[in-house]
Amino acid sequence: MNAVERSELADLLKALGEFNRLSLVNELCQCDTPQNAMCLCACCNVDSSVASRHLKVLAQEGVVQIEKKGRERMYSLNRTEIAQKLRLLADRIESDDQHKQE
Amino acid sequence: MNAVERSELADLLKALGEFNRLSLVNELCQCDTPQNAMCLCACCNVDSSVASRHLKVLAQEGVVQIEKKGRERMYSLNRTEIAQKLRLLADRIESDDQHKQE
DNA sequence: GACATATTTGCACAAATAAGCAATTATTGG
DNA sequence: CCAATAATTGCTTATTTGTGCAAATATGTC
Repeated sequence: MNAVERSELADLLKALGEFNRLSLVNELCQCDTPQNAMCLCACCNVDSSVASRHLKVLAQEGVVQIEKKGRERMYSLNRTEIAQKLRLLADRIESDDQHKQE
Repeated sequence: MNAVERSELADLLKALGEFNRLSLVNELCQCDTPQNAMCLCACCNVDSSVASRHLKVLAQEGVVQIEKKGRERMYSLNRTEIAQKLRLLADRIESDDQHKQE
């Protein structure tokens, strides 16, 4: 893993590694339809501006997808993409392939 | 995922979500034997005190294991444990099981 | 015991981060 | 056009975080 990859991965993990943001992700996990920010800020008990900023961070890291719908923004998880990145890291951490010995 | 689980998972992801800490983890990934802090601080080009603190964070989150050996502390990854937690999150994010519909 | 090496801790500082409120923008519907 | 709703942005504040230096601690070696 080179420095750029590490930096990008660290950014993703940092985005997920904040309680309220992870709560938003968890909420979206349980929804099969996109949710608007109002709904999401309810699940965290935070001001809408706070939810807005957290969702922006999640969007920047590709965790969520935004779909404009009237005056609302509908958010949904990029499930497969994020799951894949997490699994890739898990594989890297677990595998002994890199030092081929034993 | 309840609040406690979310909080703990967020702490783990936060521990991994910092460039130098992820670099330490990456370094340990490639080692099949435990490494001391000197070796690890070299890979990040940071002061030993900085490496010490980062390793402490990683240890607190169960990412690394410490083994005292003389005046050194030998660090190694808790590979399977961390990989498992990451995969669990990946599964949660990806799976539609939670809303059983479709 | 004196000295070298490995690690941790205290301290200070700068930068990043999360939060809430108020104001602003965008869009819908009467 | 006006009012209501959704979301974002500017601002401020408090807290956390990462960093490096210097000092302290721990341990092995001569």
